[in-house]
Amino acid sequence: MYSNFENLSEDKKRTILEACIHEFAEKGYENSSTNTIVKEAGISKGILFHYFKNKKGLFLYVVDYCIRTIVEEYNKYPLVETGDIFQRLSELSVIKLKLTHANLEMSKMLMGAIGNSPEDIRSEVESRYSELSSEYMPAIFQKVDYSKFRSGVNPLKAIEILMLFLEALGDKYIKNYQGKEQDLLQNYDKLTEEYNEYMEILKHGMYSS
Amino acid sequence: MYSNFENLSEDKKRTILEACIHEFAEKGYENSSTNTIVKEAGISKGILFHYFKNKKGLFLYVVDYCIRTIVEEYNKYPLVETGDIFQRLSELSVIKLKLTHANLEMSKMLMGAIGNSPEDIRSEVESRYSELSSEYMPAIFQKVDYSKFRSGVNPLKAIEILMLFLEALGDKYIKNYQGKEQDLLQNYDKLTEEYNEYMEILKHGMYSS
Amino acid sequence: MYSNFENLSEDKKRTILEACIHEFAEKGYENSSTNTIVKEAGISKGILFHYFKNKKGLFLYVVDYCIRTIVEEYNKYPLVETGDIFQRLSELSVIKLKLTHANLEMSKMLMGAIGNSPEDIRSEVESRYSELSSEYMPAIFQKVDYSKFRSGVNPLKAIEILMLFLEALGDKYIKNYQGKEQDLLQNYDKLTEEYNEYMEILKHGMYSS
Amino acid sequence: MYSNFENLSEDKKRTILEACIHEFAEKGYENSSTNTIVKEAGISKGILFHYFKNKKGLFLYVVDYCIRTIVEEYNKYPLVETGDIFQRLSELSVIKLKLTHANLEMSKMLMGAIGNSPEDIRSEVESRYSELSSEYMPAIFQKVDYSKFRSGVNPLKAIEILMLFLEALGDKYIKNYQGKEQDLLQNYDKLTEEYNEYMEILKHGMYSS
DNA sequence: TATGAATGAGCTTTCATTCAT
DNA sequence: TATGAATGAAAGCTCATTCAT
Repeated sequence: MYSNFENLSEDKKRTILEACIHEFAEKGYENSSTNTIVKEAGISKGILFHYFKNKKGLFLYVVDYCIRTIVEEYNKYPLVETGDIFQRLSELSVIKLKLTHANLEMSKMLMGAIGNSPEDIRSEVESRYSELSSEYMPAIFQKVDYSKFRSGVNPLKAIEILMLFLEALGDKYIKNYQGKEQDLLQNYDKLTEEYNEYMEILKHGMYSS
Repeated sequence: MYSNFENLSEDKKRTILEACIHEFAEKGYENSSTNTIVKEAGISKGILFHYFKNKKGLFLYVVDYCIRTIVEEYNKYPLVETGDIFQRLSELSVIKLKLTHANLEMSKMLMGAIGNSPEDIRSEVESRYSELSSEYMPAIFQKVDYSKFRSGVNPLKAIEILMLFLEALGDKYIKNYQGKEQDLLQNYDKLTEEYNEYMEILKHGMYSS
Repeated sequence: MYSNFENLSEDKKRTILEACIHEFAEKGYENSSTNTIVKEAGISKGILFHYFKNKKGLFLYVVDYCIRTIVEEYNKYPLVETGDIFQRLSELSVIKLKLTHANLEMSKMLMGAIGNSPEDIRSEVESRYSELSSEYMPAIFQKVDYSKFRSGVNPLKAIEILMLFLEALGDKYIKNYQGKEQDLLQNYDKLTEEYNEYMEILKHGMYSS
Repeated sequence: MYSNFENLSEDKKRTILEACIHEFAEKGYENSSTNTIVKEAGISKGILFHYFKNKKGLFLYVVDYCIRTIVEEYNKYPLVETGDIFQRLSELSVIKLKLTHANLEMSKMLMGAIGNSPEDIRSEVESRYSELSSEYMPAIFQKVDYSKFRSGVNPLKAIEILMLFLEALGDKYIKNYQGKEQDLLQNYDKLTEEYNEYMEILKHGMYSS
């Protein structure tokens, strides 16, 4: 496929990928300029198209690379085995937040790739997303102990509240710490504490006491 | 500032604004073409730049217009006077959903304006958002009856959970009903019911019984 | 259609058309450069595409223009009314030769347009050719006096020989005088004489004496 | 000159030449891509330029090769010894037609090489044409029996008519049968008959009866 | 006030040719 | 001898913006 590119030295590959991620993250697919990329990567116009055939091919390759990289990092954090879905999802949220900040441009690029691209690109990106993420995604929902929920609470509704809230909370933190990533990386303990506080409130309403 | 434009007849203003909103909503800032806009609006290129100086000025003016219009419509829905913040926020969410669907292109444009524009545009849009929305935003949080919360629950944390969840839920509905707006408009009762179900679960964990 | 272009001053139109004809005649459709054309015509890149939408549109416009121009000149030479098809075709050949040399680049361009263009261009050119030429083409074959042919000669075969020969002869003269057009223009009498000599030979074989 | 190439095995040479002829015949000089050629020939870009120095050198080599090949095949058809120039030229025309169809891509390439190339290429091709063809051309005009021509007919003029007509007729058949080469190959008898019919008409006008 | 012709930098992509290996 | 990665000029076309009218 893209063996021309993949046979390059790690150094060169990294330089090029970083230039691409930077540009695509900053400007989105359409407004990114292959001119800018080759200038930043210090390569010639011709060779970029020799590696990737065209802009679309380049973009999708970089998307794949980012997904793969981030999923690999996910898998380095094994989730605690517990029936408590609150704890598992809360942990996962913190991990996601951590990874997002450790790979800020990749995350930005991936978000833009879905929210911000012409139709034919978006659909390809989405299929790649589901393919890879379904392959790698850890089994969050296995062995949930539904007996913990108090009667009168639909566990599915409860879990949906939980997930939507956690996602929204994560987005809020990402926005708040934009440009101040160092602050966030130094405050994970405080962060985990905050998450726990929210979890306690929600658990109280959903679990039987 | 833009008095040249504002002195036009309402009809002409509307025609031009609609052309802009349509194009910007569809294509985002960068990929929108002033050419397309003038063609759709039936005016000349020269006069567009006479009114708005440049593309950026035009875009920000249209953003302002959309924010103002939607906020005005918000204010047509007086919230029930009650100490129950759950009810107030839930109502507000449903209204927001309704308005989003009643002003679909404006909403789409505003989302794109934030998620989809070059850096210098985005920051200007964000400052306008907070400026205008703080000016118009109704006083949701006045007269909250904090005594309803059970001891051990920080009301501010609780309200934050509530707001984040409601925003996320709203976004989810918007995505789900994309292209099927009619379905949503015919199901507001079912929608309200669903919101209430979620509210019951959350209230149970936060209020004292 | 191309009213933007057509409303220009005659001077400017001529300058642009000449630049196009020169480039297209010299290099054919594919290898002609719009860059070269605008440089030679002294106009900007943008305005060329404003006039003609794209390279194909430009090319077909110029083809039309050349066909129209040459056909108009044809019509200035009324053919002698006679039943002698030999005389009529011979005259027409000399006229054609004259026009070809008076409009050398146009002729070259038109030949290239048919023999030398990508498929989709060629077919459009061909349909234009037949459209226009059928509209303007003088009625060569009306009132041919078939009784002049001697028995044993199929008049249709005879006319075919005549036409193929005349066309080939014309092509030969065009090639021979390439670059020495002045010489040819000064020798039309000698030329007509030569044609007559050939005609005498052919007539002798085909007409009854 | 091109001894590097010529020392290759016959197999390899053929593979490379066929790839070139195919590409050049299909697309003409300028639009042919050396990339496509090396891919089809299964060789590297470097070696192609090592063999032929540059695209022009390659093209002219292939032109030479095609001319040489076709001329060699010509020489396999010994012309009937006769004083009748009509019969000799007519036979030659049919042979030419046959060879054109038996070596379709070579013929197509050679036509394009003359009608379809940038100026500096065309002139080189033309000089090669005359060089080689004069070297190989069989002695058509030896031993013409000029006494057969009736008085009043300049034999040179007559022969010129004949040759131009035959060439034009051949071209017409080639065009007519483009894409339907099989049809033509199965109809050589009918073809020869048609040629004879034309010859009879012309002879009648030129020979003394 | 209003027009739209005109500009030229910018876009993605292809190409013949070179050269380190 | 043979490879194919690398180059950068050139292609057709679009764009926001200006300015003479």
